[in-house]
Amino acid sequence: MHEVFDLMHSPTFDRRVHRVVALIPQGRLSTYGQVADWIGAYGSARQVGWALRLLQLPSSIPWQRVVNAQGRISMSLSREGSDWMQRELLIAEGIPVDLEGRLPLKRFLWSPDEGQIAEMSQLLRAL
DNA sequence: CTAGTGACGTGCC
DNA sequence: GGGCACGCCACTA
Repeated sequence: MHEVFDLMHSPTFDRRVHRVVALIPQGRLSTYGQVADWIGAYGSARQVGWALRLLQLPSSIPWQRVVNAQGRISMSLSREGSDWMQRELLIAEGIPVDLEGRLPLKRFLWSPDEGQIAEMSQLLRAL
């Protein structure tokens, strides 16, 4: 649909990302692509990563619960340590992460139920 | 305008 | 599973 294009260029894109990420339960995980889907921006996984990068750390938003679809924390020097911080935060939540950033995604992957889907659209409409 | 660069995802080998 | 090519899209030089 063409509306997706509008959302990707929306100045509220970042806030939308932050709002829905805030709904991911403690001890559970989601992926960049999944978050993009939630805000109606299918195909914009990269921009979700960009939006999370804008957060000032530490943040009350559980950014650490978003990992890539390969079941790994995206490790990169450009993150200047936030990748390792993410690893520590997830381990603290009870999710095992090895030194390569690999984690059991399928076991902890979270998907919103009907009510939470509704909550998301409600919350996005307010933007 | 073009080219390079990512906190990405999927498909193929 | 690992590695790679491609498609993706905003941002920056």
